[in-house]
Amino acid sequence: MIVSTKGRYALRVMVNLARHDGEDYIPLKEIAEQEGISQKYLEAIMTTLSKADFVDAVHGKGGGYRLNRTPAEYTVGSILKLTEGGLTAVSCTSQGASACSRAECCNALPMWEKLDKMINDFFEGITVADLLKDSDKTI
Amino acid sequence: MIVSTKGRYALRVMVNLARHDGEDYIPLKEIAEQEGISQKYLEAIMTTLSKADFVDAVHGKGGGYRLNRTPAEYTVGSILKLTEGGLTAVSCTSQGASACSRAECCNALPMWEKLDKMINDFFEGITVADLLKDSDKTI
DNA sequence: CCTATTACCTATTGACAAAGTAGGTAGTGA
DNA sequence: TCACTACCTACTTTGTCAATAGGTAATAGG
Repeated sequence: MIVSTKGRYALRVMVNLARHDGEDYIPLKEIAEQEGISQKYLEAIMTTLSKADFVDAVHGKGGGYRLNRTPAEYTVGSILKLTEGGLTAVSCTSQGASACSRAECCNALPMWEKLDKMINDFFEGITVADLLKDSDKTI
Repeated sequence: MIVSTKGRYALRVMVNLARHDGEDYIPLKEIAEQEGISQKYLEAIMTTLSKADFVDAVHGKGGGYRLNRTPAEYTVGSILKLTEGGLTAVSCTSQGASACSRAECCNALPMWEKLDKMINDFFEGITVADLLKDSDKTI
C-alpha cells in the first residue's frame, strides 16, 4: 500500500476545507464528524499539516483550521509526501533505507526509479481544486 | 510500499533463471546463494511460482527449477501480481477490502483508479527479457 | 531397495509500522 | 474566568512482513 489512511485522510480534510473556502475557521471536531474519522487520530494529521504551513490554525472559541492558499495551489503530491513521509513504491529507492548492496548490478533498479518518477509526476499533476471539481461533476 | 521483498525476490529469481535459459534445472540452494536470499524464505516464493505454472519444478538429484517459456513471455506485472497478491496502491481499490462506505461520493476514487491503471500498464509493459537486457547494457 | 538430493508443506517467531486511544497542556475569544 | 480549541506525549492494539524451524513427498543414482 503506497498511500495509507494518514495520507488519504489528509486529502479528504483538505478537500473538505476547500469547500469552505474563504470562510471562517473550521474546528477539527466538525471535520472529523463530517468525514467519519476518529477525532483523536485526525489531530495528529492536522498538526502535521499546520506545522508545514499548509493550513492556518487558531486556538480557542471560533478557532479551527483554514486553508492558506487557493485549492489549486495544493498538489496532491505535496500533501501525500508530507503526511506519508515520501511516496516511493519500493524500499530500494527510498533514501531513508540503507543503500542496497546490489544497487550497482541490480537490473531492476532503473525500473523502480522510472516508476517512482511516474507516480510522482502523476500526483504532482493533480491539485485539490481538481478533486473538488470531480466531486461536483459526479454530483 | 507497493512491492515487498516477496515480489522483488521473485523478479530476481526469474531473471536469474532467464540467464540459464534452456539449461538444466537449477536447484533452489544455488539460486539463494547467488542472490543472497534466505533459502527457506525463497522456498515459499518458488512454490508460489511453481503452482502458478510460471516455472517447472523437478524433485530429486539433478532437479530444481527452470523457466517455462521465453523470458519475453513473462511480464513483470504478472509476476508481481502473483507474488504480491495484487498491485493496488490504495486499499480503497483492492477488491479484497470491504467496500468503502464513501465510495459513492468519494472525490478521490477516480484518481486512485487512474493510478492503479497506470501502474498496471507500466508493469505489464516490461518483461523479464527487458530486465535482462538492461543488465547487459550496464555491464 | 537404499540413500542422498531436492521440492513441498505446516507452523511459529520477531520486528515493525499502521491505526487508533487516552489524558493532559497551552493558547484564545466571550 | 470559563468554555472552547489546538497541541503534545505516551500507550495499546492489530496486523503484516520477513524469516526460521522441522518435517514430508518425490526422484535419480548406486
